[in-house]
Amino acid sequence: MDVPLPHLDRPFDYLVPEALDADARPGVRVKVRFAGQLVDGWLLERAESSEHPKLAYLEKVVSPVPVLSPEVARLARAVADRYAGSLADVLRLAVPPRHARAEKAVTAADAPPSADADADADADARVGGRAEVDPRGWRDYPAGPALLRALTDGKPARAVWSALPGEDWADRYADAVAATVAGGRGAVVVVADARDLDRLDAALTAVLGAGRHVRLTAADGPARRYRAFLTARTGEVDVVVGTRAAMFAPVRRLGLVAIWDDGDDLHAEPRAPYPHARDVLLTRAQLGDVAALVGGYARTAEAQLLVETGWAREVVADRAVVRARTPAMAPTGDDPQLARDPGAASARLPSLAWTTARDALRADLPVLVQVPRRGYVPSVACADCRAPARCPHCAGPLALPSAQGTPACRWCGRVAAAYACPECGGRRLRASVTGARRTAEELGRAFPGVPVRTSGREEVLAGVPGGAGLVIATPGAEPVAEGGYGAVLLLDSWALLTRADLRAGEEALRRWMAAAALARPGPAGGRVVVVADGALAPVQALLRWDSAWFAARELAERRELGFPPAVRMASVTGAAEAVADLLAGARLPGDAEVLGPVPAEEGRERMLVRVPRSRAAAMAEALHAAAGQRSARKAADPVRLQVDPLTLF
DNA sequence: ATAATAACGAGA
DNA sequence: CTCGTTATTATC
Repeated sequence: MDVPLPHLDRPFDYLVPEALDADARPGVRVKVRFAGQLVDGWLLERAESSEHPKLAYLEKVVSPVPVLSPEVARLARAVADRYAGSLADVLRLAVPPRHARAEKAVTAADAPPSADADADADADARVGGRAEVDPRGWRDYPAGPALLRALTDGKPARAVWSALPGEDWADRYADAVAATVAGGRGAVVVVADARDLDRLDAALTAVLGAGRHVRLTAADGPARRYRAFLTARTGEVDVVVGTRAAMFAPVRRLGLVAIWDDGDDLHAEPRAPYPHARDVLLTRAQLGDVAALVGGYARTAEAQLLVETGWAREVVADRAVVRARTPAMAPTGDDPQLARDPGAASARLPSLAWTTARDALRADLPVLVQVPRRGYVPSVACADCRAPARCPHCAGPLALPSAQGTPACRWCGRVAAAYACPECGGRRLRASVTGARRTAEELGRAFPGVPVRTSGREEVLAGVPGGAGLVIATPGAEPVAEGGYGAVLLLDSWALLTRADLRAGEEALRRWMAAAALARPGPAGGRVVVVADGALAPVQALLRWDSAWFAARELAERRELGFPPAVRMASVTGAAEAVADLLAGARLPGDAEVLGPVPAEEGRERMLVRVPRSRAAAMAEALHAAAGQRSARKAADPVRLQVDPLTLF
């Protein structure tokens, strides 16, 4: 039943009228009369009889295409249970909205809809044979070739992969998919954004040829998305790659689920029940004897937990190989005043960063500069007393939109033309955070004659040519350089490290490694300068290219503090009375701790519930049931339940 | 939303 | 004790 009310989160029985008998197959969308009105629903299964005394008739079969596969139905139920959500909410994420024209096009193309799907699969497997996939791309990782073999043999191998710097991860994922396909099975691969998807798409086309896989992403629009979905559902292709919309993709004879860069917060679905792509895929692997590949340059605490519990094996390179591939790394203090080079001072660059960039440019190599903030001057302060400049109306942060601009509030947009500091009365402002645009402008002046490109939210560059040039990018938008960057500068690291977030260190390391991975190896002249204190653990991990060490440390710390993923947490957000009401009605496991309240949006309260991982299912069940009680008695003010919320405080 | 069902209280 | 009215609860 496509209603989001948690107390109606269960199947209901209906009679199938004679006229609908042929179309009413499991997996089709239906319309039924429920509580007097017509509602959408899913036909989950056909049965001979029902316990229920008086049944209504199915009103309509929306489309005879069984869009919900049995595997995805089971997965959706498991995901709903894990996240204390309703099946209907998960199905809304799992099955894209129907697009009639796209449906017509796809079902007309292959005449027999799906009954022959499994027979086809066997035929494919035979045609494809058991040709070994060339494991050479994985030879730098001692466990790599065995992983590919296991995939071809259809074994449910589970791997946590730490990619070497300079690694073409998309090619390696294409190898893994090809190995799976060679064994006659299908694959689902999820990446964080469109740029990663383009890269993987191209790599797969190169390895599998055109037409063996399909891309599934919400960004492609409803028609293309539904079309891609149907292509997979009908078994026309059995490899699906996409952004998190693809995590539920129906794939025939699924043999591998894979996720790249699982620390990227784009993998967290923002709609209820807020499932994370990594967890959905791992659940899928668990339910179906399917292999799993979790990879990234940096390792998350969650991936580390998979390794430490023995659920997955780590696939890493030997230290000697890591050393040979890693660019020369150096930390440097944030000391623009000490720079003797006038160019460095004008560009606010520590002298080491400046000379490193200069040397690379002289060697006719490109230089990547990672700046954590976009915009021109995203934050300004009083020039006299250094107090942050705040909007007189709403107390939001003031920013300079451009070189000539007057300061304006980033929250309410009001222009603060005649700003006077409330602390000291000063009227002059200075930059307290410098954005990517201004950094680009300054570096352009410091290195005259060198082309400067920017890559950020407005325009993301996929790649840049190999010659001398400056590339200013915000994290996640770093273009790949032909032949690799001669130098990578990681600026303003404090902006990443001082975030009051459980994952600040992990996130900083992830972003640095993603940028540093684009540099040439040390022996080929690649250098990385990180403007940060070299004693900090995330900086140490970067310098040694050892995110496994950092992830283990991070996980140990979270065990100590009782934070995820060492424990399971849920947050309950809403009006204070509503939150209290829900928690009062929840029959939580005995060892559950209720913490809070912690800060939430205006007028709302947020409480956290913490349980050992062994009690995770019981906690989710209890919270879902409590939400059901509330919705059954029509409690007005809504409460938001989130299991494993991305941010805790 | 709406119908059934349970709970309740007044009048016989 | 029964009938009519009102809260409660399930909704095939």
